[in-house]
Amino acid sequence: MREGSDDATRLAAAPPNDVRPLDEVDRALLAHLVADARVTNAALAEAVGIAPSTCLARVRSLRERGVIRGYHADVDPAAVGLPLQAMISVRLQSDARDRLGEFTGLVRRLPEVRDVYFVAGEDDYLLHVATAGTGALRDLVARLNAHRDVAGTVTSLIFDHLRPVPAPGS
Amino acid sequence: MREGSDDATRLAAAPPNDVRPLDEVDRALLAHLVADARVTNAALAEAVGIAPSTCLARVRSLRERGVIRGYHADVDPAAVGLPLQAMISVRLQSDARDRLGEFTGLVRRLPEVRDVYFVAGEDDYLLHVATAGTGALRDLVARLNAHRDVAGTVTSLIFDHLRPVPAPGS
DNA sequence: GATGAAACTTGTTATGA
DNA sequence: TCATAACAAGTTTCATC
Repeated sequence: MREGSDDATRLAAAPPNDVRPLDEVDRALLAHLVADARVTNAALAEAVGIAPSTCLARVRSLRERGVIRGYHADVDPAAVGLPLQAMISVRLQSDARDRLGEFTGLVRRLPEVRDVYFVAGEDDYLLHVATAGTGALRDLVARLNAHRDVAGTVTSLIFDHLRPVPAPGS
Repeated sequence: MREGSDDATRLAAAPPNDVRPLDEVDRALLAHLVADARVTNAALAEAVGIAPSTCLARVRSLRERGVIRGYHADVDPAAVGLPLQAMISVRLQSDARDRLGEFTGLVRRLPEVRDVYFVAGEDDYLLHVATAGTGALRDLVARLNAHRDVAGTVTSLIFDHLRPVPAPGS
């Protein structure tokens, strides 16, 4: 429950998140796992210069502490029938502030939505979406605009999306 | 070389990308691998109801056809000392059109940049960045603005970033 | 914490159906 | 595509430093 469900939760600070500083080995492990989440434990251990058993314990610790949030395959949207990507800026009604969680929950459940950025400034959300085509995109934008909390949207087509994955060296 | 390096490359259509339609099993495999890139082949095979050997061949084919572009660990930026995220809109000079590749190559090499969206409309790029703090963000924006091809930038702070990972069922 | 080696589990390939 | 089997390779535990 990110948004909190009672006053105590809403007003409490973010969880401590165990911010023990990471050492060089941890950073090397992360770099390798970001570049290739399926490296074997043995290969990873050798790459960073520690024993496999140590490597296993380190990676498990990173996962448990929340430093590593998960491992995901990166799928080409076009290959699964969603070739048209867009960034949709959403501005909410000024009286919708106490229903932010509701709208957030809604958009994150839309299958077209790949990223939800909750931003400061004139707009409240940036939604990175992937759709089947202009018709599907138009429908999606219409649905968003029809929501009672939405004051307006601006849609920009995305020609290309790059996610630079730093080489394990850095 | 995404940007092309000679006229023939620049004018050629995008690569065919082998758009054979995916069947139900392929989609199920993708859903599971997006949710958890480290599932074992045996578990994956059982989850989608095929033999492990078939599963291995299917997944390898998806990878080779470019449907699966890679497997990446998702690391919490705050945990690695980059707690301040922002979206930077970049508008290029109108005469910079024939140097798009150059600027793209530059920004994708900046360590702060996590996503590069090349968009249509008034702006040319949206850069999703993660920085150590306000000082680092200010420096980054200043460096971008100092580039000869940059006409202007607009920076919005990101309070939160969600990547909805659909459940393997969908 | 880190290690090396043993015990165990899993991935992988090949085969024939 | 599957099932089986055999081998190679990886993972995990544990006693020890």
